[in-house]
Amino acid sequence: MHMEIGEILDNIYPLSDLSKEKLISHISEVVLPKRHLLIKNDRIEHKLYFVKKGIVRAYTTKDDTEITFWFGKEGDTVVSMNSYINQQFGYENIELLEDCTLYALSSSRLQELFTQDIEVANWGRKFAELELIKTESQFINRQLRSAKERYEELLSTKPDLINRVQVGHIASYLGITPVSLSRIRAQLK
Amino acid sequence: MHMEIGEILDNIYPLSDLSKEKLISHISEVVLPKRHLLIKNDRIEHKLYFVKKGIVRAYTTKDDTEITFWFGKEGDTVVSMNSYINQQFGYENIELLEDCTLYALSSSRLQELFTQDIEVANWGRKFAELELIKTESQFINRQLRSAKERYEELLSTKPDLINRVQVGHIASYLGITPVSLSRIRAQLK
DNA sequence: AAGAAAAATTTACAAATGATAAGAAATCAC
DNA sequence: GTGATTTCTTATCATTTGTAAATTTTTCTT
Repeated sequence: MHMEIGEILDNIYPLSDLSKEKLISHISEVVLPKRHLLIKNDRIEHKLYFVKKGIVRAYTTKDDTEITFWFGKEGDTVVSMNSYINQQFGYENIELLEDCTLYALSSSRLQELFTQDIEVANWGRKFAELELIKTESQFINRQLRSAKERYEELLSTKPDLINRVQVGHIASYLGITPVSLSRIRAQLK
Repeated sequence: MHMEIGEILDNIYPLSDLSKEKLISHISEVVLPKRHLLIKNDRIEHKLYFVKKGIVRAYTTKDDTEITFWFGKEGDTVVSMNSYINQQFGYENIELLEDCTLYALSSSRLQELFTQDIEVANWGRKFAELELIKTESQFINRQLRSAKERYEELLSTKPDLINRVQVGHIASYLGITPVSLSRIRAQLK
């Protein structure tokens, strides 16, 4: 299972053929292996990526522990938000959890298009809006539910994620330790 | 202390006089009292607001407790994100914590301008991007730090907030109970 | 200014989660 | 396929945070 770039772009905000072509002409395909560190938090990232095939995670480090706060799979957009938005170092590292095929787009090319093409500008708006809604509901969900409830919800809404990603990453995504998640999983048996 | 609408708009994304005028021509000023419920989660909100003067909070309810997840003060934009982005019921209630003066803008007028004026489209993009960065770092901060650290950080970065808002709201914003926050405050004396 | 109402604090106890360590299971590398 | 490495689970104990109730403090109303 994989996703074509045209479909990925349209799912964010439907574009005319012309504007879509403008975007796609600046996009190239890259294949990278599992464990590759695509984005590092100590440098400015000059590209955006779209996942054609595979799954990735974004994490920050606190002391020696890694905290995963986002997963991206087929159809998702992979960006270092602080690089993309503020042209500053990001807080996130992004690691490939499977061999991946990605579409890559130069951030500065995209910025140019924002000022030239109103459809692309609205595509960029919609992209940020959709990410915002997702982040905000994830944040509220965190506040509203216990770790156990959050895990059960993840089980029912994203069962594929649980299968493709190792438990430790799921745990930190849920905001708990792997030990704690093991307890929860044992309870549910 | 209060903020003029032109400055608020420019702080998000600098606009030409022409585009700024297009926006401002659709904006009107409203004065509303403390405790007024500006936005309710059981209806679609058709306006955006900008805070000229005052402070507000967004909250959701879990069983009988209210969970505050956002504060907005002078210069901030007040929107029901799910209404604004998806034209659906929001998850948030927004309550005025002081007598407020707000600038109101029709959401549908803004949507029209997005398709007509590329500057406004980019203004809308930047607005969503800035909110996204804020929400994302708030989310990561939650995962990274203990309640005590989060309170200390709030004390040093937003001391005015602590003074203007009652402790119970601060507690739920930090993701803890008022009792827990009292303990932390007692420790810091 | 006085009384009422709401909010904040304190205390005692319960529940959830974290830390550490040891063993079992799964995965990786050759 | 086998041994080595990593990940997951289980158990124990410590810490943090929650819940409930009583008390103090602050704010609101008249």
